[in-house]
Amino acid sequence: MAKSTKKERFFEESLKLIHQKGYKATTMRDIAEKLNFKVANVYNYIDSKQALLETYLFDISNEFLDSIELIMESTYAPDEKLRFIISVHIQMISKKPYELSLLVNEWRNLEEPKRGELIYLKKKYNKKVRDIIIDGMEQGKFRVMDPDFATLTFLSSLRWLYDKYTDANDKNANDNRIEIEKQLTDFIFMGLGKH
Amino acid sequence: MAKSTKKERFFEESLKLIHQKGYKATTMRDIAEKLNFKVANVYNYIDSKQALLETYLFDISNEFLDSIELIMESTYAPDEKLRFIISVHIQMISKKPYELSLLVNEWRNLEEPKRGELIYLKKKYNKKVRDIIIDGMEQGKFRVMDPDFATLTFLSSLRWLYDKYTDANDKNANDNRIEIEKQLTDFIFMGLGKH
DNA sequence: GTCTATAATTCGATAGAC
DNA sequence: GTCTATCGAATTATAGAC
Repeated sequence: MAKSTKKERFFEESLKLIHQKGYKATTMRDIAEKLNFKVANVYNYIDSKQALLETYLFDISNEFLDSIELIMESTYAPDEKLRFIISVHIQMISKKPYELSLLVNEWRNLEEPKRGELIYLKKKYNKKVRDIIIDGMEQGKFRVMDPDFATLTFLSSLRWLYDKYTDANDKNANDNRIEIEKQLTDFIFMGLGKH
Repeated sequence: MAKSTKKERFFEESLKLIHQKGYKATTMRDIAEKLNFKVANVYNYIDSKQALLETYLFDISNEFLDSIELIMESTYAPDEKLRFIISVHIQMISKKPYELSLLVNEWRNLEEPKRGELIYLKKKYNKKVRDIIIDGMEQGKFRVMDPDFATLTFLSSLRWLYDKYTDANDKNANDNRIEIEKQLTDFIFMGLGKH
């Protein structure tokens, strides 16, 4: 059972609120009410609303980048690397679904220059995935198709899963993570069709 | 060359602004400035900011529902129905990318009861897709897998494309729509892998 | 349809006492 | 850390003249 300091609770509840209502729609007063104190106390934990958003977004982005760099440096074949990427996504989504939701939905509420920096990190990540897919095509592991198209469709197919883990009504959210990973991997490598 | 009345221009420019900045971040002043008039004139065209969002969201939702109902009523096989659904999505995305973007990103800014109504429409649509996929599995056209999982991954894989069409920098945005449809269909039915 | 003016509210953030 | 009080700016929307 994780001990939960006041600071940890602040960041947890703020995160959930922003996920639920959206960054712009979540007010400092909303956060204060959720934590049963007054607005002024919010600033005991953060410098500004923007800084709060930045924390969530850059933390999770850097986690993704760290993990994909480890995968890239490995000697696994491209198709195996892609399986690892799927695996990392599932782990991340089951561990930090709300942060993932913010990364997908709230990044454009960042102000410059932070917004530009995050877009850069996103592109950097996408480019690495793209390189793996191109490698896979050249080595005959993947069908030959437009690499950008393949990359974006691949990443997009992963992008609904955080909904499952942030939806309190989903009774299957605690399904065996290994089974979810298998279903997703099969979809991405084999598609819906029977062959 | 489409003639553009003032009212049409108002809805076009408002749509693009909301897509670009987000609903909450787009102010009536932003819209007014874009159209080179003062804030008060915005209310010549709409009753409220909420009503503006509702217009975009329900129009596009009903278009999707109308089209999938036609497909469901047809005697096509499940895999052919799914191809039609993909086709309809591509057509819609190339015709109304900004509306699609709003449907994906801004629906939760609707206030009740409209928000609940839109969620109902979304679920109704998803359920129809799910029924087609289940039919396809029973008829041996698709691999057997969890139907909810298949439905959500399928729909999610379509969900990035509006980016391509709203991105002014994408030189390939005007690629042959038929070719895009083929690439997407192949991905969904066959996946990335070689078999 | 366009404007000026302004009402009514809400927002992020700070000052300063306890 | 918690509170009260408040500032200054921004927001949606309306009234009414031209």
